Amino acid sequence: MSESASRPRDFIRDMIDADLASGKHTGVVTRFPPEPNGYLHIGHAKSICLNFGLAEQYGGRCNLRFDDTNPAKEDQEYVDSIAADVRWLGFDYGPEPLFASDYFEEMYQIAIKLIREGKAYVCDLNDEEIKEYRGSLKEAGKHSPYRDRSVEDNLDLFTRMRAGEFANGAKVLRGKIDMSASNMKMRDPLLYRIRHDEHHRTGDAWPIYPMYDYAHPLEDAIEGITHSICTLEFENNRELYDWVVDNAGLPCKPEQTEFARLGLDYTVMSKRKLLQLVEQGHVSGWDDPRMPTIAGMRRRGYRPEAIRRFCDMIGVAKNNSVVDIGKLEFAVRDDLNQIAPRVMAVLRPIRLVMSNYPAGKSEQLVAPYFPADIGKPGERELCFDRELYIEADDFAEEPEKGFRRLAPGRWIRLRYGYCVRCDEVIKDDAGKLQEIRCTYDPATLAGEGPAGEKVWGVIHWVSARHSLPAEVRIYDRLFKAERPDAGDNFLQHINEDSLHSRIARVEPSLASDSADTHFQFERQGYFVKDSVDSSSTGLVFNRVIGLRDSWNKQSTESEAATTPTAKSARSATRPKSRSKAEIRAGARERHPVLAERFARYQEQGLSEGDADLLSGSPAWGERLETLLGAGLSIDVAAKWLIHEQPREQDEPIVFASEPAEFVALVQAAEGRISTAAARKLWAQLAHEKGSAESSIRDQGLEQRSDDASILPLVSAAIAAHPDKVAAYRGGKEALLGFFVGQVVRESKGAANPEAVKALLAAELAK
RNA sequence: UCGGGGUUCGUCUAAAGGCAGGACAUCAGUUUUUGGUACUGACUAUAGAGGUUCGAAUCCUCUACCCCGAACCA
Repeated sequence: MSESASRPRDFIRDMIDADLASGKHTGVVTRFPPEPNGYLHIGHAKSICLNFGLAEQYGGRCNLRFDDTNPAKEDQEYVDSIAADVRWLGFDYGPEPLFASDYFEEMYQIAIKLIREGKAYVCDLNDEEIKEYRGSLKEAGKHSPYRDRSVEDNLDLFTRMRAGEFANGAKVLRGKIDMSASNMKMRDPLLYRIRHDEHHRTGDAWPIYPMYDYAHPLEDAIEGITHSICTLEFENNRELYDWVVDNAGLPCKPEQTEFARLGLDYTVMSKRKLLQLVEQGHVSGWDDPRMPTIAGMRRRGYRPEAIRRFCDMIGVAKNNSVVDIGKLEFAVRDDLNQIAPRVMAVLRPIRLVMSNYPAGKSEQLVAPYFPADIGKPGERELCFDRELYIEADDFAEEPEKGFRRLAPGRWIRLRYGYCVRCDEVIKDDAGKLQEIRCTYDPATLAGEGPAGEKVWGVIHWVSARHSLPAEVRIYDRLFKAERPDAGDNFLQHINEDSLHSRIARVEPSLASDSADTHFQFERQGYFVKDSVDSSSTGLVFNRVIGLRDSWNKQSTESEAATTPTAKSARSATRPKSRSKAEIRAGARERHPVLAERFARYQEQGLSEGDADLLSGSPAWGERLETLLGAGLSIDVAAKWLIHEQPREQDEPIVFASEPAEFVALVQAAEGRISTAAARKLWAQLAHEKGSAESSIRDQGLEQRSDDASILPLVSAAIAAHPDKVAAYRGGKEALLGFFVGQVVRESKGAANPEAVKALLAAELAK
């Protein structure tokens, strides 16, 4: 709890801090509740890092709980893969994960309790009828004809549902809440449905299964969850969540908080779309290295450290956001840079022969695994002999400007080896480059270049005779469009060219290194052996991610045109709901008293806007009249009311203190006390009975504006921040506000900010 | 009878009513036997309009735009 400085801050952690500080909670218990109906993806990783991270940070606990309440979709395969992925990411959920299905009996008993209390009923409407009775976004629903069944009948029917007497869909259990609620979730929600399905854990023990909105809050309450964190699309469900928690009769009262799910550009994230990619064969499986799944990223070679770092970098908030994929790539490179031994591999080999190097000779050169700036130990031997392979891209017969590699007549250094000069190129009949002939300089191994010659660059190489062939798979992004799911068919944006496989030549040491070593192929990128296809007889490497490349960049730019974010048909046709102004106008139409006020307030000098607000509902006008009656002028009363009066649901709360106190306060604000203090005091007096005069006295609000009493504070503030003083004098005038704030705070609000400002400006100018 | 959320550099994200900060990206430069790394610098933002205030990203009003909600899915 004390390492907060290095921890990411966000609104959820702020909330938990407040809950702990207020004593609302003494500890933190969270949960990650996947439904076992698909593989985990990077979006889940954000949630996992949040929930488990919170538990770690606050010394609490995070449960991995499978929300397995729909037997038709769920499967043990998914349970296993999800549990493995969470472990792999590095989080501890204890010896075994938890299952919602373990609470089925308890949930059933709570349903019986709800029925006994008249809060739930069995409904015989079929699905179309239920939908019809539910009404629409703009119209209230109507009561089910079965809503008023007796408790006895409900109990009997529900017991028989549980006993398996009824067919799928014949009956449901519904909460009896409010068919006219503006939140559709509250219109007598379904609690249980009949499903004669084999469940992956409970088998055929249950013919009825609880719905998410009923089951989830109970699962949380049963497990003693304090903070139930989910994504934004569940905001509408929160009211029902609270209803279930309040009526369950369980001691624990968890609360739901929503945050924005992760969006990543150039990828899709929904389970449905991912499943489609797998089933239609656009990828080789859930663990295809191009997939945004945890399994895919693992196989691709991303490490859990990188994924967690990425999750820390993106933060947690409520904005709908789409993160730049480059941020993930940065996290992956940054992680691998620290740990990947450097080796050499030639991806597109071209033969280089050193004419002056003896034919039978071979040297063992020693090369370190890490560059000096990484500073890690380790080295291996390299075979250097007459014939080598170098990268085809590292040679140009006619080099363009800025090309710092091999070309006819130029010297370059072979990494960890000698410098060579290109003397001639050998081509076949078709004019295709076959071989590069060079001269090597035996004096250049230690570090010196050839005497008097410019060395154009350093390139990597392998021995032609001693190097090994290896398949190398280069991945590009799966989609060409920045927002593949913006339109109606994400598949049209698939990048058909997202996988390149070729046979490379690698240094022999790679054959014997362990299967999960991440390498950097120098000047190329990071690579790891493919966990499925690589073997000692056939090496297969995946490119995890390329190195940053400021030379080749322009040629690898992907499709520039971003698909315009097609407005969903839904939101385009969605009618506007009434604004607050329209609601107020409507109120005036219905109530002549309000209309009369609207006219009168304007006659008395209020602006139309202020008059509108104060005549928009009865309560506003009543507060205003009260203040007027106590002797305030209408413009002053309106100003304070509109800006300072505390509200609940947009309605002003009832004055707790006598109207005369507000008048006294307003008078004091003429100069005796600061505006800021007056504003706080107004809220205070509105909330609880009090006296303006004694509050001013007790809280020491009396304002001081004489130079003599504020000069010491001003001088102290100036002395305490020499750097800011310098910046201010250097032209950063916004700092004046900073100093005013310092002085005012130091005086506990008593120093008159205007006087402070003037004095400060004078002192700072000296 | 519609309701619930949201809008700060290109992107993500910070700022008890008082310094608009950080990261990624981009562009320069330094170092470099990786066109890597590291380091330095530059760049660019409070959706719009009014108001309250000594002072507004933050409070009030209006407007605009985006997301979610009418599954016996979660």
